Amino acid sequence: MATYNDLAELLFPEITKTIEDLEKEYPERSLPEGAQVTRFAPSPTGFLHTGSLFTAYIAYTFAKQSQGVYMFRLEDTDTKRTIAGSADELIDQLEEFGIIADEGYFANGDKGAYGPYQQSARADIYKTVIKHLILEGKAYPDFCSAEELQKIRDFQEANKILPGYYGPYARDRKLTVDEQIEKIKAGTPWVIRYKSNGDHNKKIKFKDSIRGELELADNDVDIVIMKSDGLPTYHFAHVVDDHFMRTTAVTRGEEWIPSTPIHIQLFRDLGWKAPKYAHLPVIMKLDHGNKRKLSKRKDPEAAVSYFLKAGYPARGLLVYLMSIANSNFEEWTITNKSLDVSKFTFSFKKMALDGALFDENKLNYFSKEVIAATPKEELFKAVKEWASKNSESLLKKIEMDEEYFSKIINIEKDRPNPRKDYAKYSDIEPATWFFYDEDFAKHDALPFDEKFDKDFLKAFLGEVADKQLYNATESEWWNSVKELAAANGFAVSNKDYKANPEAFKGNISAAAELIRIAVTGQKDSQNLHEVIDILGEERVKARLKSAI
RNA sequence: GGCCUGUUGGAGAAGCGGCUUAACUCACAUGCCUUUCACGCAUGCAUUCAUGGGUUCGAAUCCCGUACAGGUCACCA
Repeated sequence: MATYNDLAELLFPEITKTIEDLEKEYPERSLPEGAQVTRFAPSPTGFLHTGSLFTAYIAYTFAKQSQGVYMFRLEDTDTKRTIAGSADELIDQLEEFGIIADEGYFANGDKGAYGPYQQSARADIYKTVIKHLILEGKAYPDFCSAEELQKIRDFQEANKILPGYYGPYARDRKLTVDEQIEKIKAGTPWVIRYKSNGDHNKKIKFKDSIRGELELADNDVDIVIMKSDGLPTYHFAHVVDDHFMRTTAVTRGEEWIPSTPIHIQLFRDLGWKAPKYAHLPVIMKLDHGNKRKLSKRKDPEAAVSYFLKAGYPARGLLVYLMSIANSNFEEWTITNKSLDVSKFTFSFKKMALDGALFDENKLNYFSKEVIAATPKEELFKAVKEWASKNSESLLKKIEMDEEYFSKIINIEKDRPNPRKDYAKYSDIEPATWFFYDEDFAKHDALPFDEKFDKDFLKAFLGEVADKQLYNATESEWWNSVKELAAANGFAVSNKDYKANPEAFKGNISAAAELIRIAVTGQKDSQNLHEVIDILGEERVKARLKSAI
């Protein structure tokens, strides 16, 4: 009669290592007390999702604030869904947010002593553990075809029995080793299933860092741990990887809660210590009155690249995400007058349990704050960097005269309350086009108030062009404008104007508006003095004179 | 359908049995400031905490039912 040993050798003849070997190869980490080892473990199946960025950011923050280790692990076991190049894209985008792994998979090779960090390269590790389980009789080959599995499921559904491959429905669990060997030798395709010893009627308890004590039915399904392609399923890979990578805290989406009993069972049966779990809420969106997950297909904001392309500063998004993660963060930013997220102490306990609705308004708010608080030089660099990737027309303008451009985007920045015009870099061009003659010429001239006749406008604007002060301080310049306005029949003080509107052409605002229209082509603009100062005497004169 | 989780203003939320006439932030509205806009400042915006019942002198806060929402039941993660 054949033994488990015969089976194991037939299944995995190439595996010579044992679990003990692996334990030695990947020893416990020696880290300071309380240091957390976390990881972000995406599948390379497309671009970086906003929800993934959130998850990665939390894992990163948790590791960093505890002086721990943050890893990046590629879960590329689903070869059918893998999209070539997406892994590197994921890493690149994460890097833009400063989320750089201490250890993990990188485009130019792994970094760290607990690798490989790519599941497809860890097949031997998984097989070593599986061989061990086979030897112990805790796992077995299953020969059911997809059709046969479907039959079992149909039967269960028809009879209102809990669906799944478990207990009496785990057909191949009862095969003898001799039968198993015979089928393998006959070339029957197989997968490896884990022989669950769980009882569905019993509850299993575990502590979630965010949700507290959770109680779920124990798992009794003989889950597949190795697929027919020789690669592990998520459940098994998670347990093996996070054990041998010595992960201390697993942060993942809340969709994993129902399968956590499987993971805990696996850890327990393998004699390993399970990590702490933190099941993160998912970012949602309101769709016809219902909350739903951000969808890659329907929602542009589901892709991180959307924000990057629009020119949101990375920190703006990060600040927003942190405000969702820990709502006390917002108060912290106010009392600490800081938007430096890295100084804030994040806590799982302060996390909301249900998914927040993505709020573009709030993102814009934080992003404006971030941009307004960014030092001039740094802002200039960031905008140029963005333009070089995303906006040819803006880049052209920047390169024409860098100093000029820098002044434009930093208007009224040195004041106690700086302007907050831009939530994203793509807001810059529509707000500054008039600084560029080429664009200025393209725009139709905005009409002046009809109550002023042409001769008067010509005289007034001509006088302003020639006589207003250039290269002066704001008050000097404004005084000169006021004098000219007064000489042309405008009321300098609003009080005078209100007392006797008939006596004047208009109040000083009306005069300023005429100048503003002539110079900027719009009724609203940034501070006129600074605009004129930046445009320069020559250009201002030309515009005032051609306005008529 | 089974199981899990959740439900406080338009949004993020604080609150966890009396200090709450429900904090704070965003959005929105109005006003002030101002040469316009933006900034800033001020005020307003939930008589009510999904709903029905119970416990209690007292409930958003504790218990039960109902409704609604989300998640999950794969050789996908």
